[in-house]
Amino acid sequence: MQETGLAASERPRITAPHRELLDQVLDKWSLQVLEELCEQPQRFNELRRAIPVVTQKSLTAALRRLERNGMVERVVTSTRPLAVQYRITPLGTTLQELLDALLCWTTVNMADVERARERYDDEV
Amino acid sequence: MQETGLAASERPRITAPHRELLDQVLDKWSLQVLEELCEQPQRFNELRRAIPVVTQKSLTAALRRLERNGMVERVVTSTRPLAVQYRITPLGTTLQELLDALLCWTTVNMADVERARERYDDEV
DNA sequence: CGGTATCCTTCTCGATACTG
DNA sequence: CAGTATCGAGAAGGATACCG
Repeated sequence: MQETGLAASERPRITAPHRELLDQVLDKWSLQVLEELCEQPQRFNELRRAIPVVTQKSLTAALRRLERNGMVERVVTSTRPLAVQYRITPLGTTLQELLDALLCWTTVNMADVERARERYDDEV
Repeated sequence: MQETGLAASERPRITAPHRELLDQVLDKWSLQVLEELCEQPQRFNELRRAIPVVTQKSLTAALRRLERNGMVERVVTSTRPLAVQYRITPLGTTLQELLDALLCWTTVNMADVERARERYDDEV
């Protein structure tokens, strides 16, 4: 079958790698971590206190994922007891704009969405 | 410790309702459904074929969520057998820009992310 | 065609306890 | 302080069968 490029002008599609990256970076805890670290670098327990109510396990997982994807940096100071600081990377700050766009969208459209929900829930 | 309101100029935070809305609308299948319906209205089984490889259950769930949140419209024609068409709403199209922004971000930064992953995976 | 209902497996996530 | 390890409950999601 010879496709003649009729779909050439279509918008790009979400492929598996894109999807996977978004999943790693837009999940519940990661977004809140990014928000916090955009404000200022912070230590593990500072983040824990700042994000209500994340468990150690979930926070660790989110930080590792973000670190692996190059969004945050983990800086260890080998004092006693040891200090670990997390800070956002340049790559991470590019996510901040996206975060703002997401937040902006929800803010602008929340009222419409809520009306739609009421309509939907009523007619059931 | 007396906070003097120094955080007054801070960026808005993701609250639970915002978070919830994003979850309902940015999940794996919903994004692909929105992509499809942005191109053209489609019927249930058309969507099913267009999105590899979604199960009936997952597709139904995604469509119901999107419908409830006002992103897609379900149009039933009572023929025999009955025909159901799904189409994107004006509210749904506002999501399209966001989708583009997400896709653009992943496209631009994918290479950096992959380098970061390799670096991380190597040093373990 | 366009679904629902049910079962069953997988994965997530919190709670808890322990460590360098 | 900054985690790791382990367990169990619950939710997500696929496979299958059936219905108007």
